[in-house]
Amino acid sequence: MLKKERHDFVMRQINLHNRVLTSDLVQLLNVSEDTIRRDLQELSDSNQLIKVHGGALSKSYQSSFDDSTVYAKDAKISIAKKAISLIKDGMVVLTGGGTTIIELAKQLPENLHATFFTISPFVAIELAKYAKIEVILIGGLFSKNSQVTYGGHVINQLSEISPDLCLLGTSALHPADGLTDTDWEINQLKKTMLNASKRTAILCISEKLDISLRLKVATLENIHYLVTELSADDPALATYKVKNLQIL
Amino acid sequence: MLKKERHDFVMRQINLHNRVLTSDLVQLLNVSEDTIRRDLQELSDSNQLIKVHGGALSKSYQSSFDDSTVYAKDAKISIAKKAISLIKDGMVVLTGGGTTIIELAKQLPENLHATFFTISPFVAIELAKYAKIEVILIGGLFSKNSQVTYGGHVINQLSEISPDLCLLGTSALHPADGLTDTDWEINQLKKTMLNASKRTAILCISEKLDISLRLKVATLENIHYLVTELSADDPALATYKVKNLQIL
DNA sequence: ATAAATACTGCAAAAACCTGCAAAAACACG
DNA sequence: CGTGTTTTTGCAGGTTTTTGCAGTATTTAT
Repeated sequence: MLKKERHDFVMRQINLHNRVLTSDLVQLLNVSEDTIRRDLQELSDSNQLIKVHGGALSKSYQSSFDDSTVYAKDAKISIAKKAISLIKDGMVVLTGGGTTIIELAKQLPENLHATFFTISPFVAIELAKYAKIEVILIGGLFSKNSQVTYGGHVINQLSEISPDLCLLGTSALHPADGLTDTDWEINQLKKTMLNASKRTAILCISEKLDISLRLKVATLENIHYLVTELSADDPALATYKVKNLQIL
Repeated sequence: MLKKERHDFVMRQINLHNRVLTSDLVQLLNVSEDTIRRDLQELSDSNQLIKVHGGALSKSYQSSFDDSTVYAKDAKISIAKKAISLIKDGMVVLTGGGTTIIELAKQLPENLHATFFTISPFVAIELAKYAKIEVILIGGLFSKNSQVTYGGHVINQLSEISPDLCLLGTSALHPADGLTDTDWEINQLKKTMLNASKRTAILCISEKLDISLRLKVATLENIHYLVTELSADDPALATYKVKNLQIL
């Protein structure tokens, strides 16, 4: 096997599992330990992974636990303010989770009279602070990763409601591939939320634009509003100017 | 598992719970006590945590005493510890809301393997920090006062489960009148929770004893465990020594 | 005060690493 | 095609890191 092929194999393993053990690679690739070590050394030198005693780790793996402060808070507040203009008195709104939506919940006008369904306990807690908002927390299995409720029970309940507007945070948005995600369950959930709602707004910080992940949630055509912190005529948004999709 | 991964795991636990026990890490990571101790030593040397007898603490924990505002916190922690002894591996537990229950959720052993149903988003969020606990958040209308879900939808879902143990905080407890409350909806809710569960534990700070409110939830006979911060033979508890009611 | 839990120290085996070297393979070019 | 050069690979050996264990000291709890 060629060196380049080995390198690709290693990187695939890393992308898949976030890590790789030297001993495993020796077995899988059928070469000596020294060869693997040299491979990892080279990939580490070219900055593609992080070499550690016993194997290597994905570079992105590092940043898993430094989310103490909300990232890009200002941008998220600006997004929230724009999105709030979509919410009118008397509306029934369905929301997902995520920091952007929580920020939106904090910025709502005090006299808004509306009904909110949400799958995020954090959002529910924020919304409960408003006297005139009725909050319904959709129950089910609680996801440790996404911090929202999910699973069959949630899907069932979603099928029984018909909100005027659905507000969703974003993992990734792409002109051709639309809204995509990585987690199967969350993917199903978002699809159902979109289908249940009359209109849909995607809240998307600009750096999540032009990225495409593995699982498809919706095409641009299925989305009604795209809300970013950029102004509507920003060139970065040019490729998203599709019929029916209103950018604000 | 790679050392770096262990270190990350430890830091994640610390960020989540503000503390970590050596013995828990031994179980969770499946390595010897010495290894954990050396890991903690290294993380302490690199100034990432504070090592103490029995485990380690978050560095920020020291300064961030913002949750010290919880009233009678020590008593509630002591209640929580006693109540936790009722929870065994594999159990299905149903909990209400309130600061006592939240405190309990924070004090659970790291390696507990159990299923928790709860009507409190706060409790759900705390429970989600444990790797081996499955959390089901029961959904419905969200009460602005009690900060729990309630209403017909919650009652319906409660009728479909049959937990081994129900943990309830207390508004008031009285030797003759039993468990009482003021809010009609919450009253209905608690009744349903008690009926659904095989056994029931009431978590009650001593100053809520000998008080009676307007709406009756349950008699002492319908309760299996009474947990207070007092020792079981405290004279204040003498009037609660009823057949079937175990005091701890 | 005494028992249990936790920590520390030194040690030894195993695992992983590194360096230099030489055989083998791939390559370059007249 | 042949020959010199470079690259790749495995190996031998010595070094470092990691880990668990045993024995002893210290802390905590009752």
